[in-house]
Amino acid sequence: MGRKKLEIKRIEDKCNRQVTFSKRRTGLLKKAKQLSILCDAQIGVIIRSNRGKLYEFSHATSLNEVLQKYHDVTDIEDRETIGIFEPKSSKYAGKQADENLLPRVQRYLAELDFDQLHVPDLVQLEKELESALVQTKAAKILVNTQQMMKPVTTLQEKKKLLREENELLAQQIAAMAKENTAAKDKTGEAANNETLMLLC
Amino acid sequence: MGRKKLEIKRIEDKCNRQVTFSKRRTGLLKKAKQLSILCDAQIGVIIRSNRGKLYEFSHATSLNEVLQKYHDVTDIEDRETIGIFEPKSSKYAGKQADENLLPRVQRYLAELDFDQLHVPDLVQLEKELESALVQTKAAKILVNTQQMMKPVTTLQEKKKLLREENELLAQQIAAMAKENTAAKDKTGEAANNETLMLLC
DNA sequence: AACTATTTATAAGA
DNA sequence: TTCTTATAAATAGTT
Repeated sequence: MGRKKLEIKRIEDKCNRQVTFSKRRTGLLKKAKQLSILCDAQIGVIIRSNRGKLYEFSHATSLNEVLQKYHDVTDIEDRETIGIFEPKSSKYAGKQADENLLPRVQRYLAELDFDQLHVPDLVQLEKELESALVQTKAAKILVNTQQMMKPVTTLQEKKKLLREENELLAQQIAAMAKENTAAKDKTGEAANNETLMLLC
Repeated sequence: MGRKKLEIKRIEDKCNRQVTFSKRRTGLLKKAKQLSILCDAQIGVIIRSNRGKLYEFSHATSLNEVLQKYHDVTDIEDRETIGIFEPKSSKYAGKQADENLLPRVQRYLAELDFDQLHVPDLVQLEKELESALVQTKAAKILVNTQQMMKPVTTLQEKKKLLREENELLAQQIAAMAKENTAAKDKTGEAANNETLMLLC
């Protein structure tokens, strides 16, 4: 679909890859939207760049409307009760996950076949997955609650909000994985095992 | 992209809609795959036809398997979140999970020598964790939306819903605080401070 | 960010 | 459904 036929394999040139990512991401989300409208289908798309940025599409365009209604019928008292969980995201605005480890290692992994991982790896993976899911759930509750409590006036605002929350969540997970790595390297123990169980 | 320009609005003719759905669904999944390969991006796509049939793409081919195992050891609520991945013919379908997997995993972890886990393992782990997050979020988008779309009938119901979410969240935070303490004791580090702050 | 030559996706027809 | 084909759309390389 361009000047030349492009082979479907990882684009090695970083700059070119970034440009292509931007173009095709836009295209994919557009296609998703069209399909959901044309065919009345429910579609969720989530894209994560190799640098951790998140983009998503959901067919639920009227979600905002629903949330607004939700807000309107909820009384002040409840709003205040739940308000205590509201995060002050400005505090963490500057924080970034480690930019060295992940990209460096991801390349290494490109060669690895997931099927060749052994049981201990899978078990560990599963453990982490559990933890991640719990975190996701917690964050999800936060996001949902926040959205329900706040009058979200425009679609733009809502999108921005979602994006911010997504980034927070991504950072959280990255930090967690990193921390686990560090803990294991240093102590030779699974520092968080017990607590992970508690969480799940 | 065809004999005529097609307006992007719901196709009323049922037959035509079905054909278009089939074609565009294929196209969308193909695009998703290409993007994930070309740009080394993590992508999750979930499509649900208006008749409930599911189609999906994930850059992580074996993620389904992991999620299905996870399904076996997880509570109802989580199952509902992830449940859309459950194929009826799964090799895990018949498994009576809880009695098997979780205890086995726990035992395994207790015996694991974490000093022998090397960087590739941990990195793979980290990558899959991110995959899981992406896919889970995609699923979440679908599930949440569906739940949001249900008319919430009474004010009482709404309050109840919010309170339940609140309690869940409080539990999560309490658990995380506990985890934080435990991690500190073992490693001599403030392991989770960042994460905890993010949640609170 | 635009441009445009090509490739790719696909709407309609068979 | 599946294939064919004319046409619309996406996009690779360029500026």
